[in-house]
Amino acid sequence: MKTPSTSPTSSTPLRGTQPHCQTCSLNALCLPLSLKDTDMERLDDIIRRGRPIQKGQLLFQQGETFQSVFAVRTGALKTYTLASNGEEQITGFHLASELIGLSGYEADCYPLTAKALETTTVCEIPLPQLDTLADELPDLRKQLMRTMGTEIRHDQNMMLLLSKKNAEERVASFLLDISQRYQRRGFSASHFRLPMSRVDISNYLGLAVETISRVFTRFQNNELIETQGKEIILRDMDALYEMAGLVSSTHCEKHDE
Amino acid sequence: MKTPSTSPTSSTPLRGTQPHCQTCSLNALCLPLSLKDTDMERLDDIIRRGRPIQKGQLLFQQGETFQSVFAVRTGALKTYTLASNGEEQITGFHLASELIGLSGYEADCYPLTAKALETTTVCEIPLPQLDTLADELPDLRKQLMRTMGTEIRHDQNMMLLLSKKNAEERVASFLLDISQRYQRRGFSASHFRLPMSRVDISNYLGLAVETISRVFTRFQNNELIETQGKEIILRDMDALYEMAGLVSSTHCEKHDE
DNA sequence: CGTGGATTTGAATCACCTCAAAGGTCGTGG
DNA sequence: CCACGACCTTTGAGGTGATTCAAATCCACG
Repeated sequence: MKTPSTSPTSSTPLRGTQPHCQTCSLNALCLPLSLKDTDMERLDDIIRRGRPIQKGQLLFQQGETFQSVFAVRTGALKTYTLASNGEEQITGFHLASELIGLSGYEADCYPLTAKALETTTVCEIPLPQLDTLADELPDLRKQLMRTMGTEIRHDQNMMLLLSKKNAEERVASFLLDISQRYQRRGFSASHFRLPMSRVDISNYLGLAVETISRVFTRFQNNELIETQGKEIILRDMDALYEMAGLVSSTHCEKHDE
Repeated sequence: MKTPSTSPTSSTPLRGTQPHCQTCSLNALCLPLSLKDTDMERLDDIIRRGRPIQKGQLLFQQGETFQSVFAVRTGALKTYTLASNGEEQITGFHLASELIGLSGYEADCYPLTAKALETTTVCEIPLPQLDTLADELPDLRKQLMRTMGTEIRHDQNMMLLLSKKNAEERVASFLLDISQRYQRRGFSASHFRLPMSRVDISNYLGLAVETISRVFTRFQNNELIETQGKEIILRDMDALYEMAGLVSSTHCEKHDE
């Protein structure tokens, strides 16, 4: 019983059954979003469901031939790029319903590595079939491009974070980002389990592990959060939003000034 | 005569004529890439060519309704996002033939602002028509997705740069990136004119202006580069590649180890 | 030729990093 | 069930690369 019942990862839709997009509880968040039933069936036909991959295992590796994109069904992964000196930079964490691998679209091989943070199941979508289907189903094509657009905006927000924010602002932004993503999935926005280690967080945020730890402690002393290992409770989300520099949504608001 | 003949920006294809994709010298780099002649004509039909925008003018602004994507015909622009505290983070510089605005695809308004770094002409592609055409021309759809994939990989490289590289490595990476992009366009890889100010470079690289200036002088003292205002000559590209941590191409190589 | 902005240079400061070590946690096997 | 070891997390002390502040110099442009 390592994960308490509050943990989002403990809820695994479709475990043990042969899953289909039509019956998947994530289809309103995932690629089938906005697809008609008949279209969803065609997408469903090309999707391959593999056995779970264990914590620490790779889904694909930087440099391998680009063959498929993946949707996370349960669990969580991190994706990272390798610098030539061997250092890794985590570019994203991926929770259930999120799509991985589209960034390799143009290239013939994956530009990054995907590693499971815990036991994870994914839906594999082979590129050739997806490509064909994208030409035949306008809704799917739009959804793919929307996904890529979202990824670009995420990465550009990270550039701003890495370039302009201090340690506390980075951690606050990170916690709220995770919070929002869990909320979208119907979980608590304030009480959840971080699937990644402190080291992963520090790498992602461009800080030293020790700094993450110190900021967490400081946030606890100021009663902004409570932590117990990977479990975390956001106690003062307003203050965190303030600190993160996110009044509500950072982009796409009418500017009036 | 502010720009010498070596300057890439001094060569303006199609100036003064009513331009078309079919005759544009950039069509092998731009969106029409890999389009059949008949398809290119259909794309050409929906493209609007406006009057030049002057240095400092905005092409579009964060928060405005998302209506069009743009291809740079001549000149250069920067795109940047605004943090809630008003600070701007430059997310990219855009030279001739490059596409701007696709990152807004999902959203209903532009997630960033585009400002001209010099007098610039663009081709405007209204979204509704582009969207329709993308459903009808598989090659165009693929090209759009390739462009977005390239953008994602660029941004993820920037994340690595901002998170892991020191000032010298950042500047070296930046100079080589610009160099490669000019080279693709048929200009010198070692002798070119930087269209952006030092302030813009510093913002983009997540450093203070003073740091950029100091690194430039250090590079000059070590005979890696020569600078004369915005003109720059790369004297020792091997050393710069070494320093940037780019042996050749950073991603997408077979890893053997 | 003068003005305002951009660039360069210098000196002092600081936020975060590195190094070092103590505590915790988790999985494993006796 | 408990002990062990490996790894992760936390805390402390000291160092540093880049920043900030200040000022001189250069440059484009009217």
